[in-house]
Amino acid sequence: MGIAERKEREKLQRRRDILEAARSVFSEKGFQTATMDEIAERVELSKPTIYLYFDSKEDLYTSIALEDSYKVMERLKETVASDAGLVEKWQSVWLAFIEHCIENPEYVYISQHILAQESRQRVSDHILEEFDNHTRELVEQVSQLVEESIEKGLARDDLPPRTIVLITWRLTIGLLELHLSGRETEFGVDDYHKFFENSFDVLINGLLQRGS
Amino acid sequence: MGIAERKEREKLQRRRDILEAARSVFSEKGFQTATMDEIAERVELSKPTIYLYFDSKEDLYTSIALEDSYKVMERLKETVASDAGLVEKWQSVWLAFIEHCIENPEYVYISQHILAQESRQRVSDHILEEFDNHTRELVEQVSQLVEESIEKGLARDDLPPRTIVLITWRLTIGLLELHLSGRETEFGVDDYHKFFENSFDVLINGLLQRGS
Amino acid sequence: MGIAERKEREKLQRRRDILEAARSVFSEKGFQTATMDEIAERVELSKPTIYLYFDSKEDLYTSIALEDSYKVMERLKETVASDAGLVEKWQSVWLAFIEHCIENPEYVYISQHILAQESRQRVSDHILEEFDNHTRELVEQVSQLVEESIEKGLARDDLPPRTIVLITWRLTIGLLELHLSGRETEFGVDDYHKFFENSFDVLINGLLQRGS
Amino acid sequence: MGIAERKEREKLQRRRDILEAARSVFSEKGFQTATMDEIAERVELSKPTIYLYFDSKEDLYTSIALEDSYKVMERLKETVASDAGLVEKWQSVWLAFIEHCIENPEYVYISQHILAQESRQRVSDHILEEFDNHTRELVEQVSQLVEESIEKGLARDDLPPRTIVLITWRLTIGLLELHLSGRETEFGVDDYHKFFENSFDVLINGLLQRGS
DNA sequence: AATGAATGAGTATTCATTCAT
DNA sequence: CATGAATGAATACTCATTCAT
Repeated sequence: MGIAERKEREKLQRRRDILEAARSVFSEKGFQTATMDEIAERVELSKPTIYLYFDSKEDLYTSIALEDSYKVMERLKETVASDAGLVEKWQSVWLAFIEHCIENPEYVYISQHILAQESRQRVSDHILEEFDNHTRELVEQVSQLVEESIEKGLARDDLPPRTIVLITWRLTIGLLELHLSGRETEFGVDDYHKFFENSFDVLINGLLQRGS
Repeated sequence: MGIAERKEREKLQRRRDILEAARSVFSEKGFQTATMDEIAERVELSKPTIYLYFDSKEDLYTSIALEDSYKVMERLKETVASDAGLVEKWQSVWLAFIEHCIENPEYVYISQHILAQESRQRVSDHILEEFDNHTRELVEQVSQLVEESIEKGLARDDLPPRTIVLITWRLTIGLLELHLSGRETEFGVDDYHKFFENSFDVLINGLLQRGS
Repeated sequence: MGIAERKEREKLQRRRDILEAARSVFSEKGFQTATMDEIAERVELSKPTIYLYFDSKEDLYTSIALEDSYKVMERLKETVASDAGLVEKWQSVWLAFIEHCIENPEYVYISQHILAQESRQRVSDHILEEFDNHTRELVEQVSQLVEESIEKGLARDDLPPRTIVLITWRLTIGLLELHLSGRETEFGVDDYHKFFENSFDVLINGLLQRGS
Repeated sequence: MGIAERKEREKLQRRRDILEAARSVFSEKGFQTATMDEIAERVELSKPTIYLYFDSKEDLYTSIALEDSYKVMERLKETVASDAGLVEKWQSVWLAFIEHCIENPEYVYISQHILAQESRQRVSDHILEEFDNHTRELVEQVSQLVEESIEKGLARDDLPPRTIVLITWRLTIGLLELHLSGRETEFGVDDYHKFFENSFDVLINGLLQRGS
């Protein structure tokens, strides 16, 4: 049993190693330009071995975002479980997401790639399903926070909670894409911390219950 | 004279035809999957002829967005020149942009592609420059509207005008990406008109001068 | 008539212009790498115009060597007609040929190209024939010099005169190829004048009638 | 062990097979006209497999001459090591070289191609270097023979040994180009054996120490 | 005579993926 | 489980050459 377990652990580790290498290569070159050869070289495994763990380049690519997705969920749950005030929670969630995305830009790129269905077709059904489900679950989680805020009279009650989440999500992604492109300064943004802060302020301001 | 003019017109038309065909192919297949062969077949011209008008696949791709960009600018200027109220102008600009993007989804995809510098490297300098300049010009145009709004005491004066424009721009793109993916319903959006409307409401609400 | 003549002159001049441009392009790039586009650009004529004067790229290429061939023949006849001594004539002919080839390296390259029949197949029959005839005529001319030398008891009479010419010709080309490659120094040749001189000396020494 | 060795042998054999096929195709069509497709078809391997063994068409082409080069060196060393007289060795070397070139005409064509740097630019550095080094080594080998001849008072001592080698080399190549073109008869050469023999005679005659 | 515009035909190279071992 | 070796399929781009004017 001990043996079987070790084998299992080694297998999982190997899988993680591959994902790690893939992440770095995709990150440097983008999906199309990256090659399985280079990924294999970086994990120091042969190409066929990679195919033992992932069915296709697309699956590998998507699995990276899936892994991130789980990490994001973890951070999210921690934050929600904390006993901070609602607005503080909101901000924490927002900041945690932004932070994660800046540290793992591939998550943004890959999610967008999948959203835009550019690669959807070639991804294995089970992976795609897992990714979609998980993304929806993330939205649900945040929705609960929103509902609570509405109940407490903090957030506007004239909007569906999910709409609020989606607006937040899409704004954040939009801002991140600009930031990650490294071309903000061309548009007059010198201090991106301030820029994100201002953006959050506008959002919250727009979502707050008038008169509260 | 008449002849030279006609030739000139025909040449421009041919260029437009190619762009049109390219637009439809890229739209169906995405940049990588689309082939010059298919584009050529669709315009009913030979491949080399396409290369007479565009230096590379990347240039052709980018030129599509550039063309859109000019159209967007036109609509923008018309709206700004009208004598509607400021908030109405804001809404018109926003709607015009959304409408254009929904009718020409490639504009969104290509702009994002270029923003993410995934293809930047291979696009001819002059085209890239033209595109970048024009994008910045669009931002400037809208900035003026914002500045006017601030002067009149409508919009918050605690934010740089450009920040306001960028937030608006990135939110809109973020929303459009979701909409164009055709997967809104999975996230609980039934009526996307209403969804966009709500989003605009939140945005404006967040940008309005408190107490006004 | 004056008009017709002028036209005729202009036509010939244009032909020469094209050959000149072609010579410089082929010289820089080699046959395959050179393009009709670049040649056209360099003569400042359109591509179809070039085809008005030459039937194909190969014809144009070959015509350059043909032009050289005539020039070589001229120099040869001048030398032979002079009243210098036989050995001096020999040396003059050899030097004139070498000089011409160094000044017009394409002549060497193209002749070799044609000899190796790498391009023969695609050259127009009449041009090929003209080139071949002329080359043979050159050999004949020099043969006469050799025959005279044999009669006078200067050169060995145990060899066919044509063999002597061919040996001379092939040695010279062989040496020129090395020189034109610019890689002599790698083989220890510092002073190519001396090198050519020595070569001539060996050749003459080998051809002289023993005991004379 | 046995297995690894067999694999290694098979790999080398495959490499040789490819070279063999390439040799025959290049020989029939010339460098430019030959296609990788045809070479692949002739070895009955897929095109990518060829690229597993050679980095480019140019490398493949050059490698053919390199292979010949080694064979030539072998024959050369055998001859030099024999205990024949000096003049006999000279003649053996000369004949062996000629024989090899007539049996493997590509060697002449490719060497000349490389010498003329027409393709140099695109050949991998390591292959080019190997080829150049080996060519120089060949020249050195023969130089030793010449030096010995000079010391023994056989050959002229008023010429640098390398000059003698170069003259011999270039004359031989020049003659071979004529012979391989198959157009000697047009220039009056009926018996090419006799022609080569005469050429050698002239050369030796020109190189011998006068009075010896 | 001259040309702007158009094209047919061609080709090296790449890469995800799969066997046989 | 791991891999060395092999490949099918694909694709942007070039260029000599030719019409219609």
